Amino acid sequence: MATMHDVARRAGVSVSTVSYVLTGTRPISAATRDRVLEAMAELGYQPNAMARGLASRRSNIVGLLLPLTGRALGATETAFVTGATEAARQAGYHLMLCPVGPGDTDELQVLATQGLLDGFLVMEVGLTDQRVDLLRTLDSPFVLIGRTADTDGLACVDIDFEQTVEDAVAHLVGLGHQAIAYVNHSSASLAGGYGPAKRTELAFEAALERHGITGVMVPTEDTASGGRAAIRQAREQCPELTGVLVMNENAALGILADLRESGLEVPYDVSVVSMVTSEVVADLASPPLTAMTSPGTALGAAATRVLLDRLTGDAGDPTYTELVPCVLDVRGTSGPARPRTRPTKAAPGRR
Amino acid sequence: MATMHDVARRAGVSVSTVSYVLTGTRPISAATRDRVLEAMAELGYQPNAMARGLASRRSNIVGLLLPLTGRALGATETAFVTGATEAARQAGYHLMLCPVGPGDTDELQVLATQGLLDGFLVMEVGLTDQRVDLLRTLDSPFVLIGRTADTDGLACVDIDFEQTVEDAVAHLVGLGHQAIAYVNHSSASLAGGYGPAKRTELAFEAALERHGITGVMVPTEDTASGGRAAIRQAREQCPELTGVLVMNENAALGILADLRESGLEVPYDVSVVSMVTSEVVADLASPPLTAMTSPGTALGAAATRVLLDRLTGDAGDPTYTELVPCVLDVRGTSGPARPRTRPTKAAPGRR
DNA sequence: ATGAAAGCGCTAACAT
DNA sequence: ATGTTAGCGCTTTCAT
Repeated sequence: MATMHDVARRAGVSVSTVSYVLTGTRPISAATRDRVLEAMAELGYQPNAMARGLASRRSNIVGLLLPLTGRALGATETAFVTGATEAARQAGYHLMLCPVGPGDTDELQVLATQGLLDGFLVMEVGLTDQRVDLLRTLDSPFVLIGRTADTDGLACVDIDFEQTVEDAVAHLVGLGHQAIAYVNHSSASLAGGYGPAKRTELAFEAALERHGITGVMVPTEDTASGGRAAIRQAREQCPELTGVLVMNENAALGILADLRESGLEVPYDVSVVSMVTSEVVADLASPPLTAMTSPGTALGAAATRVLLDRLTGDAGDPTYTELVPCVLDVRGTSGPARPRTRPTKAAPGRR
Repeated sequence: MATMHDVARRAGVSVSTVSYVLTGTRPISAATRDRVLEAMAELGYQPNAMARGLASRRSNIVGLLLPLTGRALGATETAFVTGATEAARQAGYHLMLCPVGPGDTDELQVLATQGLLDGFLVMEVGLTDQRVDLLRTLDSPFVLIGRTADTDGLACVDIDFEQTVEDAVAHLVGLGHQAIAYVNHSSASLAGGYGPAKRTELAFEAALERHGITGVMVPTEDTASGGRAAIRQAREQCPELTGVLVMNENAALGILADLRESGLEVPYDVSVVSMVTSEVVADLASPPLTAMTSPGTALGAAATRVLLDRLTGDAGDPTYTELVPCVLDVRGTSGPARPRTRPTKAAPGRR
């Protein structure tokens, strides 16, 4: 590999001149620049990343922190990752995948102090997350994808759950639905204060009130069978329900299957809207799921932009939150509410 | 940040001694080693990755090459990535995500010559893949996840498609099925010589012959609606079929839906086995898919191990191929073949 | 507008 | 078993 020295010699200039045409940090006459560029081309010169990093103390690499052990990544998370990676690349950065969950402080300590990474993107953020505290005290630049309980002084990019729930409920109400179930994350998540679970719960209650309709919230596991259990429970608690909102796409498929097996037709008898859903999964269902499509790629890209902005100095507001709502994609599982026999008494619907 | 110098001074030794206790490249007396270690601990010393990389010409980072633009990663590919990442970390390596598809030679050229990466994992390998040629001429260490047409002198880790198809067919035959459809990738893939499509096609024919049964192969798009179209076509071409093998999980769900809507019950009327399928998607279906679970994580890990072995010098066979079959997970979509009225004439099954 | 030179923090000969 | 020292290839003052 040709080095900067080789280029300098060939162009008849000093190494520093070569360096400066590369970084653009100081004015160079057009003539010499051309000579240098030409020499580079002829030699097939490519700056050495390590040397550059050592001298400049910047690697142009950001780390993406996410728990990886065991658990498979969902489509939404995957979209995050690809979005972030693409955005980084377009800005001339690289992205390193770092299997570091909320509790893995030792791993993170090493990562953050070995000087390999310019900053961090933090995924799967818990309400209290040791990674956040650590990065803060080490003062490494970072931005959260998600939110902790207290976001003071933090840069966050997250899904706008409030808006998403409101939009979903509005969609159902607009179709005439007056009794809606919300199938949330598990009660364990809820008890653990998991942000999305908590936020959507509150938002759901607010939406019910705002629209003057009734509803129930049922927590459940994020699996197809969890969805089945949940919808049964919901229909028991609220027999007149005609609309259901589901937090999890896996659960959504379970719900669809269970309704079908109960002799209920979707969307004629019951409408189902799935939240934070990826397009692939939505299309897997029959009929395809009406869903609040999660802006995974956009979020990843946004987070990356925010991080890179901080790295480039123009720090801006330290407490900065960017919220992106999921967007409603009406597909086959939502439709007009069936006329109800009576506001008070439930429709048949065998179980 | 404390440097090696600080540690050396504090421990009363030379820098090289500190370096050697770190790398273990030469014997150090227990006494001095302890003093050095202690000094490190007291200072919270962490070696600087860039400096180390520059001096040693090894970054301990491997690049994972995969096309990323637009297309969402499937569950299987995602498992690859996480498997590779985990395996790398356990070996003290990092993994960089590099959005580099089969044609992106310019990007790769830069990546491979800037000296940031010790080696490459290449995903989504085409039958002819420019990345392979380039890496070869640059002689960067690399291993393929997948296979090119000519694997001579290459290290590959791939799914054992032949074995997988054979296992799947054997499962169906064991259940009494005598007429089987294989829903493959699209005809475009097939025409383009896409490895998995080609290999499974051949393997399917071989399996039919070996077991002395009949069958049809139908190419289709990797979507739910593609699956629907495919199963209709298959039943038309081969009305007596009772078993179907599907290459793609999305198509599998479409097939299930279409069969259901055609009044056919799975697995009583028709058994469905999905190949190269992830557990999440399998469980999304109702009933859950009997599937040949793709060994995504294992493959990623295996590929990483092979690459790291080459990096560590003990090169071994340059032409090395490791094939891992998918493993059969019997769930709810396969069962005994229904007794046939006649070997020649088809069963009713309205459409 | 350009050059000279001092590091960046480490590894790995080459010494002893 | 340990110390000395010359780089690794670049950035960035400090000169001119």
